[in-house]
Amino acid sequence: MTRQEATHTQRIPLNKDRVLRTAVALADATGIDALSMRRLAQELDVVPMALYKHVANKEELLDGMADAVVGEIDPPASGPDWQRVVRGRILSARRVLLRHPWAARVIESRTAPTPAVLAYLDSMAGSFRDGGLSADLTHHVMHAMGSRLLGFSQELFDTSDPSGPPDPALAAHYPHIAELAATAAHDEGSTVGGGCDDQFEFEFALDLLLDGFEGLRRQGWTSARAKASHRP
Amino acid sequence: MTRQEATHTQRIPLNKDRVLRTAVALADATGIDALSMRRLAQELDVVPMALYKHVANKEELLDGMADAVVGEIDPPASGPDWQRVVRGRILSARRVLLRHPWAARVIESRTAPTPAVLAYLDSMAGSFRDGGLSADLTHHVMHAMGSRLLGFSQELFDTSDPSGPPDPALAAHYPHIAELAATAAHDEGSTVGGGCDDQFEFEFALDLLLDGFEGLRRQGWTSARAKASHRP
DNA sequence: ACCTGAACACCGTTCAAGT
DNA sequence: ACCTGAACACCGTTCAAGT
Repeated sequence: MTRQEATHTQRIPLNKDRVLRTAVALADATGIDALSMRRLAQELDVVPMALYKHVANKEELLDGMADAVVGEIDPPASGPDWQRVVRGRILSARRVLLRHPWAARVIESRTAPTPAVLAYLDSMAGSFRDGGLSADLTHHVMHAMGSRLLGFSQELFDTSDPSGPPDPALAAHYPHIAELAATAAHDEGSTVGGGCDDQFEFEFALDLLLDGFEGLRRQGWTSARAKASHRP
Repeated sequence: MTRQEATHTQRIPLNKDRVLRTAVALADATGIDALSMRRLAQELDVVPMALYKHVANKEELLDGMADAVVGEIDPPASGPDWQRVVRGRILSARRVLLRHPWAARVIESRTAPTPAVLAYLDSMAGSFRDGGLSADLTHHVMHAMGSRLLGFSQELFDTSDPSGPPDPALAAHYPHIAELAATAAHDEGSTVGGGCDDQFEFEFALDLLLDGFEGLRRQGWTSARAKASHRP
């Protein structure tokens, strides 16, 4: 009996939710580049054109996948400490996006923010406002959380698998990177095979920014004042 | 006379550099999605297979394009104030990536960092080291500059063209975003048509992080100490 | 030895013919 | 009215036939 026949016997009616869930699972398993309408249809034991009853086109499929993933992020906890609330939410988002490595790129490729992304950002802004940050400061803070300062933001140096010994030619050409790699190698605190402790690095950046935000809040920061005294 | 004939009369021999420069120009003009090997060959008045003499495949073409763009970033200035040096370099990188809106996505999609990206990161790390940051602190700082805290990093709310009045339904569903949008609209400091002052937002995040780094440097920060006293 | 047309194995999507 | 096979206009890349 072929696989096709086997699945046919237990055929579930197609709906948008099942299309999206299967697409997410397929992208998790095979990567986003291998996700095609035809391949997805095959996975659902359906003729390719059947998908177009539930999504207008592939862009709408990707919109739906982005929303499905963002919907997995925990809602914000409540509590008096806004830094703690925001911190927990951000770390939840990080866990979700580590589960779906293709998702960040898909979300960033949407031309307009999707509803779940808007909801996520909205409640994030709400957490800052509840913490006593002014609307103005919250605005800047939200931008700061979304910016990529180097211009691109590949989570740098994918040293998770430093296959083989460090390349001596690389060390000669890029001495500072070699030095940083050396500090990472010494520092085998919590990771298994050497390389960087990505979780630590993430929290380092997060806490630095959150502390910076809190400092500004305490000063009663307003953008007019900051702009006036801005560096030339 | 067809365009093809016209170009044929002044045919320049194909080489890798010309392939890459044309590919960058084509991506600038038509977007990265419209860049295909076939379309690029047509632009160069060449049969598609001719490209494969100069790049092994499309991935290598994208590698070369990424490197060409990163190579446009100004070298670091020298000077006693490391914050000023780093700030200037980052703003140069920002200008470059604004000129090539497709480039950030292409750089992030490379599976291994390309030589120009490594050189850029290496000299950036060098600027921190020259400024007196320890190798260990420099390591964390480099990660912080490359991290995307929200999980994704679409430069948020593309409010550059808020076509039409704010959507009242949106305001009802996403009250905090609506509030932020309102503060942006009032604050027409330097942008023309309303919306966010993206340059200000970028520098806000940059300066906040740089000030945070400097604070840690002054404290003689070491990761061992920070890890020991880390929040639970 | 070099170059290149045709071909292959894919895409996303349209459309007309089938039920 | 709904469903779907064939077709269209693309891809990146292989390969064999041409010079």
